[in-house]
Amino acid sequence: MDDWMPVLKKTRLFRDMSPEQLAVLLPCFQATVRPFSKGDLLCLTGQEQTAIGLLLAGKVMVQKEDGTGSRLIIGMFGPGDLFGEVAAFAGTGHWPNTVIADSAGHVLFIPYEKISRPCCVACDAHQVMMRNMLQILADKAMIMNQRIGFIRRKGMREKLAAYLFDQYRQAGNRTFHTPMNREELADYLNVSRPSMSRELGRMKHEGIIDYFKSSFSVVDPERLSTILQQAGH
Amino acid sequence: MDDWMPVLKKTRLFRDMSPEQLAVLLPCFQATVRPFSKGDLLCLTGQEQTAIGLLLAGKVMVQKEDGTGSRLIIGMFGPGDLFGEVAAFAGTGHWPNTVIADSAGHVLFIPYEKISRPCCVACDAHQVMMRNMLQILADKAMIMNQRIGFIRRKGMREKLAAYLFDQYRQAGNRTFHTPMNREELADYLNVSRPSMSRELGRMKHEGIIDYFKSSFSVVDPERLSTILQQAGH
DNA sequence: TTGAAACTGTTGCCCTGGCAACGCAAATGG
DNA sequence: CCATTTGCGTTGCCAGGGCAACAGTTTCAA
Repeated sequence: MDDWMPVLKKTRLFRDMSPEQLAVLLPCFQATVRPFSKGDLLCLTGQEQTAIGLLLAGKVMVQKEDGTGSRLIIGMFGPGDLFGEVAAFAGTGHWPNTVIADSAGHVLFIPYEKISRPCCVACDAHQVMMRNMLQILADKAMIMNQRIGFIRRKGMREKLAAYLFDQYRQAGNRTFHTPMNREELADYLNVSRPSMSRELGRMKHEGIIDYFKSSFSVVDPERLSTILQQAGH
Repeated sequence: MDDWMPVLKKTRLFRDMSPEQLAVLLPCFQATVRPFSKGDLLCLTGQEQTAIGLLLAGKVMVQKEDGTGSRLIIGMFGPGDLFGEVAAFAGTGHWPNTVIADSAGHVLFIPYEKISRPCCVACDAHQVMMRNMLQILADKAMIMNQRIGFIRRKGMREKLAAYLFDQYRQAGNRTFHTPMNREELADYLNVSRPSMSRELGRMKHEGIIDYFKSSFSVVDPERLSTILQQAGH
């Protein structure tokens, strides 16, 4: 467990916490480290949930499925990220989404019971953690809110523009790089891959964007944002 | 302010709090009560946000707009509900959604600065409140998650089935009643009103559901859930 | 090296659902 | 009590995008 201290110290959940505080807090959780390899299912929609996951190393993909086999990708998480905490604190006893490993790695499962109740020994540290958790939850809700902003867009072009502009803003650079391949990006935007490819091609041809594989570049930010503002018609 | 004590006591934010605790906590907030009448804008997307809203009386509608004039209805809130707390705790300094009054009422605006920092006098009460806030935020995120589940559905029929089945389950009764009219329901599901009407008509004709105005009734729950499970094709 | 599998681009067909436009009934208000 | 507005249903038209199917490329393993 001590091996992971460098990672844990940088985690949002343990921000503003001294190494000493962390050292007394951690054993309290009785958390377990689980290694995983690519393709492993870390949790499955609907299954009973008793712990929340803290990703120590590797990448995972959070997705939502319906009976039909089609999926919606919620997001990709990396080291330090938390998953399952929303459902845990909302009190539904089961995982809301499926988490699947996108690479090998390690995840720390912290029993919800241990993390939710005021800790026995280090109550001040627990206090800080709860404050951090508050912000994490708020952020998650905001991300969901933005997500809705993407999915709800009517036209393919608008969805793409919304996504690309967001990435562009976030990267602070005209050229950026998506962690998803085409199929995944399509599932992220809730569209079909061929239709997305078609529109991407059009936008490239019109000189609005350029791309090669998973490297994208916004050629004409002006026009991109125009699409978003005067969407319809 | 004392007039509102009965409402405040029942609020989720102040749950598990004694009237005495509430009495010392409230003055700390320096909150202001604002009356409103139907159609008033309580806050507007993008505007600066310094407070969170606690609805004391009346109904409001939370919605998201884009440039094109089309809107997406996030939800309808009633007495005791909180709005704006997600953005506040996420630290974006502006309102993420627009809140518009659906009837006359009163709202309590609590400055975010006052509510986020540990209170000067009644720290134990503040503790309890933060715990409540944690749960409220988690619930909001869960609701967003469900919302995504609706919007993402591809077919009109599936969207309607998802919504109706959810309402049916929530009401625990085959007959229930929506707080929205057709136009609003369409904006809630992110579809056009005529298309929705068309599909509603079909489903009524097929004997799956029945409705009159805003009163709906699930005739054949079996078939309704079938639509959801074996969606595609 | 070579085969297989994964990833991406491309094209055509067809259906769903958006949109505009209209008719009707109920509600609202002066 | 009548006029205006609001809410709901209906219809026809048309384009956007889902789907299937195929082709070219890269990756990977045997």
